Amino acid sequence: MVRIGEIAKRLGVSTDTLRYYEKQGILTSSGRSESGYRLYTEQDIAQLAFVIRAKDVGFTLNEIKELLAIKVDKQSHSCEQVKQFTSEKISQVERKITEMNAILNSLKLLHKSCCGGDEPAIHCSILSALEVQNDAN
Amino acid sequence: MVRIGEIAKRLGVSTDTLRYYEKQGILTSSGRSESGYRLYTEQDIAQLAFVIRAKDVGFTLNEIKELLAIKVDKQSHSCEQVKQFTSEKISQVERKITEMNAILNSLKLLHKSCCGGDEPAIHCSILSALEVQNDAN
DNA sequence: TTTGACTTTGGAGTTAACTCTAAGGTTTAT
DNA sequence: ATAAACCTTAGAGTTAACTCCAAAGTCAAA
Repeated sequence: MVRIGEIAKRLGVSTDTLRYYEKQGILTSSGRSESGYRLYTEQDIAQLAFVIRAKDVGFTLNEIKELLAIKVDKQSHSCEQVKQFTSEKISQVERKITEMNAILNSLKLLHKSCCGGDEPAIHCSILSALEVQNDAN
Repeated sequence: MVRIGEIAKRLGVSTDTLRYYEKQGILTSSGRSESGYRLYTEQDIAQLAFVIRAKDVGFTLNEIKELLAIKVDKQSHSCEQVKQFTSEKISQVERKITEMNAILNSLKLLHKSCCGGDEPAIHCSILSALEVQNDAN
């Protein structure tokens, strides 16, 4: 059980951010010390790592909250609902990866064809790199 | 040359957003009509498509501006600088793709092992799916 | 035992990226 | 020729996700 400053430092976020995440229901500390200090477990740290990773790749906190909320408690979610929801998220992530790769290709093309090649530096902008890509279709 | 409403509709953004992008130097219309209406070319549309894609995968408008600004005009940027900058962006995108794939794996594991399999629904949350992944390391 | 580094809360302030409003000019369809 | 659907600007308002602040309690080291 570590205190808020420790987990913040380990994962490179501010203590303010952690308290904010608690308010938003994204990450609640596992307990409190006698004096009221928040105490976090390794589990909490794993969860925070997931949150940060998901945020990095463009999920909003609300989407992350939905991901974290996936649980099958008979009352609220059926297995079918969970399957359905994760399927949707999987396609969404796959779509993002495709888009990422498109951007990566543009950048690589730019990096390769711009400056220093045999041909003159015609393709020295993302835009002309994009044009070349379009031409290739 | 199409007007602002047309390009907005085609790419699914609002006209307000387009005017905002112009203010921010992200996308300026290629010209104006007699009466002062913004007029956009197919080029502009391609550029907007790039902007939207980059935004979707988590680039900020400022980062996108930097990407769009890559140009080798002798005064301002040397070829070396451009190469350097694009290299950095390439690693950044590659890192993001790696993180995306990690998230994708969590989701797939969750989808596969949760509910409906032979084993009971133990892994019915992202968090337990993450734990399994960690165990696998 | 007191200094300094940590923590608490509530609430205000900030930034990016829109989004909306008002007051007006332009174009197109009837 | 006039209504409906478009466009203009300037500027105010909104939302998400922090970030900062004040006033106070806690804890470890010198």
